Amino acid sequence: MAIPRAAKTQRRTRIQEEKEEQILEAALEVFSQHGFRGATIDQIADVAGMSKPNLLYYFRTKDAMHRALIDRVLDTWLDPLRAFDANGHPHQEIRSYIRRKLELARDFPRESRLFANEVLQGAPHIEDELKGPLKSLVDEKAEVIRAWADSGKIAKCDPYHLIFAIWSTTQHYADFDVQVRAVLGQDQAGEGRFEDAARFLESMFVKGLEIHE
Amino acid sequence: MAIPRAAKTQRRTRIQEEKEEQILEAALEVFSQHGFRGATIDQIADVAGMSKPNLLYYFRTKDAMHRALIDRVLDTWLDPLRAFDANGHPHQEIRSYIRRKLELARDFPRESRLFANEVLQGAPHIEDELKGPLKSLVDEKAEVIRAWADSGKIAKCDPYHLIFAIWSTTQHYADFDVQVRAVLGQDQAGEGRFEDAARFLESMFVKGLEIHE
DNA sequence: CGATAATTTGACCGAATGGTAAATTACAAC
DNA sequence: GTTGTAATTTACCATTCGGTCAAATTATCG
Repeated sequence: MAIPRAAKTQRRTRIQEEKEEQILEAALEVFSQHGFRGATIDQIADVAGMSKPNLLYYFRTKDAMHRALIDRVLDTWLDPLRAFDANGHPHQEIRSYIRRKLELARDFPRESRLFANEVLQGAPHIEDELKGPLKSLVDEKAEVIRAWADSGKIAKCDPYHLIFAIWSTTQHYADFDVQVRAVLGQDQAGEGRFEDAARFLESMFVKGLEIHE
Repeated sequence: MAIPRAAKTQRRTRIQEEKEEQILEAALEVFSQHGFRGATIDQIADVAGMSKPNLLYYFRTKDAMHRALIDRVLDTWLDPLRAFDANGHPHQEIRSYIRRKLELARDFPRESRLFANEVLQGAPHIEDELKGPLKSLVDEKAEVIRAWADSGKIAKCDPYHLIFAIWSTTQHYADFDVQVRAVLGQDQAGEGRFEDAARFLESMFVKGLEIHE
């Protein structure tokens, strides 16, 4: 994939490697800020520091760029959930999962917003991924959580909604960053909010899942 | 505001009332789906069932439409937080707040997505509202929560992050509806997910805020 | 009714949009 | 260095975009 205009050669040069990297970086910047329809090729070309036709030499359409970007990012994005270990200590696994998701939100906010934009606008380009790989993975991990609940290791709860809650609370700090900053005020402007959030969320979820007689 | 092209008359006719209503309804539909930049006037005119120049007779620019829409919706959107009662029973107030926010997400998903799109894309049109009225309201209610915590009525916690957590978890069901549906599968397609979510969230937050010896 | 103001429309404009064609330049292998 | 291919640019095209204008149509009111 990402085959240049003349679709004859296999990826050879380091120059292709570099340019495609540049382009996807720029595309991430622009798509994550404006969504698919709001983003323009000219803008991406501008950010990437190359002419529009040159960019279109590497990705033939806006759609192709977006798809390549989604494909590349989706895997990384699901890593924390994959790392969720059925053999680990339940509360510790939940805690780690929250922390990892929060780290993603802090370190890769654009990736988070890329997905948020896409899903928010009806996920026209990734419906299959949602109903396929994503659902499968969630189903699998939900089963783990359910087993923990059934065996009395954590409180009984709906595992799907638990996962949704962890997703939403952590991604909030990437997707709604502007709002979070506005509400906290500039005195709280530093990155401390991520530590505060981690403390709050970990304790809230762990307490929420504790079993008291 | 919303003065027609010939800015001479005060709002007189019911026809203005009706048309502006039609337009804002259509604008909500389109803006909430594509964000500001992704939305087009033609599309809105189409959904509203009138010609583009006719629409522009009532709102002179795309910006004016968007602003009018935001203004109208923002108040409603903050109602649940305003209803948060300092004199109420803490756990019951939290519970009610969650429920009301969840009802908004269920009954007004487009309004939720309108804001989500706007904030996600950097809130270029509502920065003032965020830093002004929104921050003030949150500051006020955060103080209430802090007082509850200090007087031992609920567990000690960061009130701001608690509010963020309630916002994000509830709005998730509107903003990420497609994803939620995809993950839950069509067997869970009915509106039951809102009841499940309510049960889960209320119990999670209430337990998370309980004080055990 | 008639007049006056409000509403609606079709034609249109300049700029931006996604994308193309062809020609030119850089580059790697021999 | 020659040659073939990869990379880049200039000029361009059709469509869509936000928005205007003047004319036509319709409502309102005395």
